[in-house]
Amino acid sequence: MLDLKFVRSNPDKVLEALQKRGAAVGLDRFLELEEKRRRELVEVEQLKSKRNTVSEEIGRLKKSGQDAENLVLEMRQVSQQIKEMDEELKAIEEELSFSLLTIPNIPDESVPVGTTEEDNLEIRKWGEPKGFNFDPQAHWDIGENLGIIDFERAAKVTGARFAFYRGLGARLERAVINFMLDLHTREHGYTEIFPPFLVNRDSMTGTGQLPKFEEDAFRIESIDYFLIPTAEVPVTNLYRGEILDGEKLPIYHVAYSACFRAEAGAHGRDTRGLIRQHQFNKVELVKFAYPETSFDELEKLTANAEKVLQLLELPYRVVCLCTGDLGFSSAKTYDIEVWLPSYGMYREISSCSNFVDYQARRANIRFRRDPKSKPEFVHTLNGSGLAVGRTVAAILENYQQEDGTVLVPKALRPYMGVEKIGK
RNA sequence: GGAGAGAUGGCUGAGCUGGUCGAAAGCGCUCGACUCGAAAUCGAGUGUGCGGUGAUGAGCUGCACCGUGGGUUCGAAUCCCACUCUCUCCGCCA
Repeated sequence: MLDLKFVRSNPDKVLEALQKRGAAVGLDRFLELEEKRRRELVEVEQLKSKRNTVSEEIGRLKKSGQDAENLVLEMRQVSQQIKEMDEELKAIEEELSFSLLTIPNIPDESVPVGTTEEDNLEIRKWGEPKGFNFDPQAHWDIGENLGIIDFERAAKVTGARFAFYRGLGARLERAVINFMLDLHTREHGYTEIFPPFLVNRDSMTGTGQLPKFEEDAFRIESIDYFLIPTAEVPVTNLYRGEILDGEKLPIYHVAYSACFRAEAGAHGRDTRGLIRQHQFNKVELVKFAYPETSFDELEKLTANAEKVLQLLELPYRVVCLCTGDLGFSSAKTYDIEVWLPSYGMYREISSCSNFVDYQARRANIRFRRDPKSKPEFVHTLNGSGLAVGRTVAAILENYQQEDGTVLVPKALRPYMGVEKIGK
């Protein structure tokens, strides 16, 4: 969330940011409430101050055996009044914090202004989509023909948007996960985390999935836990409510997790294949950084994710999301899009974002530069490194052969033990 | 699942027959003295949040915070209730 004091003293900047995002929200109600809160706070605190001094006086009088009945009666009234005002204040603060939690982050100045993904800015391209001298198949056909992915039985066992992997398909999924984890831990300096796949409401609020996007998540009704939509949630919340030692920054974590998304509002989109599943695997990169270097860290994080595609020799491009396409909590996001022959286009395979202090303020994650200095909010970043299902889809499609088999990318052969996936 | 114990500041740990307790003491940390330097020793300091004032600084000042949320009371770290978590024992299970 944004800083309350910042919103109060810079409503024009906040409104401008909201407008750039295409979020038609006003701030009038918010500012009015904010002022009312301070007014009432001053009043009730004066009463509390009075109660404190008089209560002390009562204590003294009673100790010396004097009568204090008048004061007790008076304070009984005051306490009643305080109670009423506290209740009113609580209601105001609840509404205030709810609206603060529903204001998105302010886009960084370097983010292109735009309304839809059409306005995203292509930053660079890597590799050349190779042509086929035969009709390339979509990955779901390849997977089903080779008997390594089974959507039909998954629909029977669970429902739509689930998959069984089988044999070399299952091994490929596992190989991709291990390859990514090894790369990021050994070459890029990330510490591996294996997180819980269920988190509580506070964690989902800390990273910004709640309160606004509850319908996108799977919730466990009996206990009010949520299936994580990304490892970003447990890993960023790892340090929720903590004050980190400044010397430990920046912290780099990489985590494999399954991810669960309700995909509400995505009916009819990507109904076939691995692109949009209710459950998918992902290797996630998470950073906790000094404010002054967080945008450099974003460049490095994006490069770390790109490295996976380079080693897998899959063509991709990097786009900078425009203000209208930017995620709710993000100040700046690069999407990495991999070439998918069946779509004849680049599809998102990673999203790398700098949230600056937005998540840190929600989750109250701070650091101290020196033992003496005041705590400051860290900057949090994350990015897929990469989405595993989409990577498998890209491998199947880009490495397919005319005879229906699929070559294994060189980087994965040590993990697969075979050079080719055939019948 | 049954029985019991506990949750206090960066840490350890007093307080818990309600009232000078934001909280003893020790450790740690910061600054200073001593030292060529260090250790030891000595001295001083050392929480966070939200308000007011002030320049969105320093300072001064008010309120809140002793797991979380309620309650009793003029007054609660201290009493009562609920919840969460931790530990011990028993049972059960991988």
